[in-house]
Amino acid sequence: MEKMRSNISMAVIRRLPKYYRYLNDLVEKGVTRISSMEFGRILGFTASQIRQDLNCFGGFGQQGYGYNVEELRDEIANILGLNKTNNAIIVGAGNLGQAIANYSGFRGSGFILKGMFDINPRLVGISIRDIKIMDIDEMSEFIKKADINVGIICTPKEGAQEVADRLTGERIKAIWNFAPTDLDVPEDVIVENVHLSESLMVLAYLMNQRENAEDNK
Amino acid sequence: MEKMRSNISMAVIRRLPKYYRYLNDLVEKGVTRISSMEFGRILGFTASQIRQDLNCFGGFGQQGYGYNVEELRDEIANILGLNKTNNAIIVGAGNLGQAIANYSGFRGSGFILKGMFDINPRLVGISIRDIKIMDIDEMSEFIKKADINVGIICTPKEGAQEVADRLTGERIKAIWNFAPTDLDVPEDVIVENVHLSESLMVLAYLMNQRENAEDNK
DNA sequence: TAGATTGTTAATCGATTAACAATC
DNA sequence: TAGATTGTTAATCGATTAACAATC
Repeated sequence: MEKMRSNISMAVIRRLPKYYRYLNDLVEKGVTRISSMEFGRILGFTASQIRQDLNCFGGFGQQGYGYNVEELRDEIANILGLNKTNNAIIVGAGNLGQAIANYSGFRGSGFILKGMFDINPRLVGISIRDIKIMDIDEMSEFIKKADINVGIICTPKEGAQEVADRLTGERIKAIWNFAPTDLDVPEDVIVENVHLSESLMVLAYLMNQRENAEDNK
Repeated sequence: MEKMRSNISMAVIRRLPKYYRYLNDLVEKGVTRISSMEFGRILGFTASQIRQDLNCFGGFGQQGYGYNVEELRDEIANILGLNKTNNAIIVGAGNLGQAIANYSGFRGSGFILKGMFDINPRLVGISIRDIKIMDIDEMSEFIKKADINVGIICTPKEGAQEVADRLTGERIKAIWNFAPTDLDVPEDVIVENVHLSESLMVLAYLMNQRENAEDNK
């Protein structure tokens, strides 16, 4: 990486995975070079935005040519840290936890699922994709033993903060939170929320708006 | 609703569910009134932002008093359209589809799951929470018969666009998309994406950044 | 070399924050 | 009435877009 500004805005960061996804598609299609203008057309972004975004991390293009698709893809993978591996556990092995355990997207992001935990004795002992569900009381020891640095919380909202406390107590670095609540964690712990209910409410809002707009026609 | 601007920014809209969630918590705790300053402290927003946001939809507060918690909660529920019901189907009844089918958050958002569809004959016939999984060829007829207006796509990315085409062909109003791809739909169809892989990559990025920052200490 | 397209600076636009008069 | 706090306008900040010199 040629240069590396430290304060990249989250707006830019949240666009990176989309760049990565589309670059992968282009590589698969055999496209070798692309201009910011053409890439913008595909993504629905302005060419300006793409050039600004990429230049937060370095000059990956070449004047008069554009960007080498495969090279840019690999650069972004590197920026996203997809080449680094992170060991993860899922806490809460209900329906959602099990679905996440089966989630094939782990592969491509460098995350490796090492264990699952639950308080429900009926789930403890079951295996999902060769990952055994353990009792939550074994969690602290397991985190140390298996060098876990990511916790994925798939519990109901009631248990989520306590789980987060236990995870951060074991010096876990990041939490991927599916519980419908905001977690209170030490400032050096990263939390990425997936709030399904909020996404669904936004959908409800947009549908409701659309309907109201039609009524006023 | 006293007034109703038509062009509310998505930034505001995506904060509404969070307001709603915290107001619900406050109602449960028995808090009857709250000032924008105190509410901001709880949410981590500025008081200014809260007042600006709420005033997009109307003057729900009272000078010298603040906001009535329960009243404001109900107003926001109304703005979000949570009182309206929407009939939904899930397309793709694998692990994620089944987890979503079991998702309890439907209740509170006015969405009612009416059916599930898959192409896998081994899944067709199975019931999840009293919802039978049907063959995808029965989908079009079912949408008409059961008055479905929301499709939830839980297929792999390969099948997603074709499913979207079929759904929009049946005049569905909105799609909640879990497939890791962007859908091409008519402009009057609402799409709300839940891109798990993008969320996970952002987490990877933040962990990677944190690590690099520590190395430079 | 001429044409194309980047990297980067400047201009614009939109969102957030601050300030304060209105008013409960 | 005096104090509190809103609703709303103005100021600031940040993100996006436009423009263009640099350069492949």
